[in-house]
Amino acid sequence: MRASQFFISTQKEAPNEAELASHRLMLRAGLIKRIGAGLYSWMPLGLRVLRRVENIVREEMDKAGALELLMPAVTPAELWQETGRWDVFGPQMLKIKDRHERDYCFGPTHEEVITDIARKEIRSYKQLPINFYQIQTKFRDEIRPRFGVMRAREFLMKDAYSFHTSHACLEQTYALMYQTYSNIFNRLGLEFRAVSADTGAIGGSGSHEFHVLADSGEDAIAFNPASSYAANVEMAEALPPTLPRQAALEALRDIDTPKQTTCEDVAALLGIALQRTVKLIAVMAGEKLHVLLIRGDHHLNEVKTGKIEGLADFRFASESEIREAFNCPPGFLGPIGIDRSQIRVIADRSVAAMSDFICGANKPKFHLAGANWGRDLPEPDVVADIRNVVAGDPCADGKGTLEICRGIEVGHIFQLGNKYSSAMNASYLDEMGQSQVMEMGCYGIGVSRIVGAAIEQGNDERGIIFPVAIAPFKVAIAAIGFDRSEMVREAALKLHEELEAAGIDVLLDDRGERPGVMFADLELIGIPHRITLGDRGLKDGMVEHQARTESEARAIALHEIVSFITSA
RNA sequence: CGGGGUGUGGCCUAGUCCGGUAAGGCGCUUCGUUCGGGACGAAGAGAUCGGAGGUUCGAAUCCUCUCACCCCGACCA
Repeated sequence: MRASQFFISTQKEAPNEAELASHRLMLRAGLIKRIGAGLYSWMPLGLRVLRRVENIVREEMDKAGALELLMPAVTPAELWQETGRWDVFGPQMLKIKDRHERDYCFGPTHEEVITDIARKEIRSYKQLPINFYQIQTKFRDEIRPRFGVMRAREFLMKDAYSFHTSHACLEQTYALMYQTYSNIFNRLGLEFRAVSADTGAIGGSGSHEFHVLADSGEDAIAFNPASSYAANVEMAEALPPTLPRQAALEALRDIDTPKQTTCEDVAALLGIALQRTVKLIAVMAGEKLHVLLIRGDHHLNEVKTGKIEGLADFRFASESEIREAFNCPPGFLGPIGIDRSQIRVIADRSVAAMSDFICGANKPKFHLAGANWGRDLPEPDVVADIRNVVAGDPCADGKGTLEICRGIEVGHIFQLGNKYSSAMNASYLDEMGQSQVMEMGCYGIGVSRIVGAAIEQGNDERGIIFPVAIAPFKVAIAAIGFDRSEMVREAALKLHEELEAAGIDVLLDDRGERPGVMFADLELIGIPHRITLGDRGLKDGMVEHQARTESEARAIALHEIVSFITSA
């Protein structure tokens, strides 16, 4: 490809709208153009990257025996009403009416559509298992689209759905997809991690997320460097403390905390570790107020909390509800002296093992120190794991301690079971001629998000550093003086031809720009290899090779450069 | 949805408080000089200042309404 016949629109300054590195770089490099909130055009250069990702995903899915199909982006309401998701999905679903006032939505996902296909097409166990996938544009009306293509409203997704006669068979395909996903992200050249995940709103049992590791990631991942354990922090278990509760040493006493309404403030006032404080979180569930206790330095885990009996639909208590129950404003609440016949106390495992702790006194401007279970208040009604793990916690697999890193979720695989197949009556006849409901799995990859994630993982002050597998071009030829040097022009055109003949994606910068402009552009758009041709080197038969990942260029003989690149 | 902010040639911004008829840089076009790290000079093109209404002799600037976009929050005492 010759740059003069391509479309490159780089900018020195990024538009103000972008904050995140990948977003700014995608705009500056001219990969995408924003057309509305969470809506982007993929420019020719960006589309090349998107297509590379898409093709790798497609090849690996095909290799795993999945069958590509394409479902409509716009789908009728009736299907969604069958499973109840027309209402459950809420405002995230973009609903559309046609000219006959019939309801449709722009598909945010396609479980219903594929299940409809399966129930109509699959009648016999002999047709199972089967795994269908598509690479299709989705629309989710996010509350707040941000980070460019990473959280766009319209995005490209690969979604696969498998159908089975048994759970064991589903598990086999699930394992195959797990392996396929690992292969895909390895081929993409990304540093990633598969983590155990909560199934969330989609339902089902087993689930793993695939995260590209990046500090700017929206998700926190707990992993064990000493083992293969990795889990979304929402899932990672916080083990009970190994040491038993110490005996009480201190007397219970009031402390003046005129302005200290948080654990941090109280700990700072007393000059003690935050770990010795306990915070109280009041929640409402089943018309009653419940009290959650976690250590001052910990964070509540809402997913875990929701799994406690009676708290499935909990919400945080309002200030007026708190004042009514405690006769005390928020900021000074504690578990001592509350009516335990009315209020259930749920303590995190770490809190249950504490002694001589600090907590609110249930009267304004006071906290209590030297609090002890059994002596100053009854033991907790429930002891459970309700906090997020933190770095340094022992790993649930018993092999060392956890670390926390951040990731960008780019893939998610689920064992759905029969949630959709039974709701939509997707059944088949088994060997005995009996009707059976299919087991389902589903497997998603955020294709467009991967482009952003890859840039988030690979960039420097000069611009994007693409992995070779998804770079828009593998090699760029910077021909210095293309417009005025016969020698450069001839060598550049010949090299361009040879590289193309060798099957290498090459961009010949024949714009005749000054070298600084060419270099800056080629670095910004992240092309892995640059070959610089100029009169200066050519008169000695030499060219210059510059890898995007390295700081120094090296001189290479012109006649060796093609084999150098093909073996790179 | 709550809070904050911004809309001025393709991009980044000044001008807004204190009203006087749109400015600078980048980019673009043409010519010349230059040519291995975002060149220099000259000459140009390009904006009814997000939109609507109002105040005024006069509005980018003041008032009202509206639209769009961005940021923060919607996680905790």
